[in-house]
Amino acid sequence: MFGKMFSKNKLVILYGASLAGILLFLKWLEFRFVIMDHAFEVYIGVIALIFTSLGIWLAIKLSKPKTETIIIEKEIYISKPAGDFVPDEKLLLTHGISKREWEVLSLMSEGLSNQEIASRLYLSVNTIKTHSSRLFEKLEVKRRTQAIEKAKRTGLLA
Amino acid sequence: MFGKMFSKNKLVILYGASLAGILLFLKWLEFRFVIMDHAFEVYIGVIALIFTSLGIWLAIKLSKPKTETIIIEKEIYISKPAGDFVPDEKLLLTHGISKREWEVLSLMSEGLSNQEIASRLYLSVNTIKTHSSRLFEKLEVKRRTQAIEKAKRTGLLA
DNA sequence: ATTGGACTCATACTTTCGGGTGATTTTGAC
DNA sequence: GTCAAAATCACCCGAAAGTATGAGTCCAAT
Repeated sequence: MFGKMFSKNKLVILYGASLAGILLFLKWLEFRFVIMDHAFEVYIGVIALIFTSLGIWLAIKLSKPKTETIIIEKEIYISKPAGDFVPDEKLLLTHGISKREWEVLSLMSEGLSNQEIASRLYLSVNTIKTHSSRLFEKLEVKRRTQAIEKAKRTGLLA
Repeated sequence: MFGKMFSKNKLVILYGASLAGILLFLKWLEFRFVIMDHAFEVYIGVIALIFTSLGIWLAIKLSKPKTETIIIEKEIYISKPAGDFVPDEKLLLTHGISKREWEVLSLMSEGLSNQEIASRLYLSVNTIKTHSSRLFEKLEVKRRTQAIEKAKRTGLLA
């Protein structure tokens, strides 16, 4: 705040000083040369140019920069604290679901396709299909989405 | 583009015109009055002031507005509140998800097929496909299972 | 009055899913 | 060692899901 004020005062002082300096220069010119008829227009022109540029310079220096604030919202998802959800052995048994089948179910619930699950588990897609088929039978559902829904509802998945 | 160029040319013309005009005015003054000894300094001062303000005006008109860009990264933590079936309007807005799309998403998460969703909402299967497609785009996912997963993780669904 | 978004539906096409069937190999229990 | 369950994989086929594109209606904001 004070820095800026000082800066502005400084500019005003500079402005005054340069004005005085130029006047002196002109006075000196008056002594040295006779003002010729057509030199006067040139004279005015030079002064005009000088002060125009001075004005431009002042304006640039004094103008406040417009501040544009851009807020970028960065989404951060909170990962579930239950990182490794251990399958409840008893729950698995009640449905007769095997470990491998539960693994497939788990990856299914993460939104992976059969192909992706196969790659993840180093198996063939056909195997995943077999597992998922049996899984659906045991869960008495017809689709993977239903399987996920039922699994979560019954506590089979987190 | 051409508008701006024209504007600048116009300013230059105005500038030259005013300069010429002032010179004429001074010539006229020369005829009317004898230039007094001390009037000269005042004279110069007036010219200086006029052209300084002209310069300032020019600078303001011609200079691109200074923009100072401040980028603030705001981190938004998204957790999923337990309970409410009601879609959080704000959350929907952040992804640009429409009400209808959310309905489809909701029924999806219950394990319904597109046909079942269509029947439930008295719509055509194609419409459901359109909604789900747009939904997947907005959620940046490729499958319904992923959509469900992301929706639950981000609190879009209970 | 025009524009734009949301919603609706359609057609055509590709990909994935799921069912059905059968087969081989591991593995653990008896 | 035998035997059953689990796990692995294959092929086919129909159904469902998803993509791409276009288009018509409605409604609200300009």
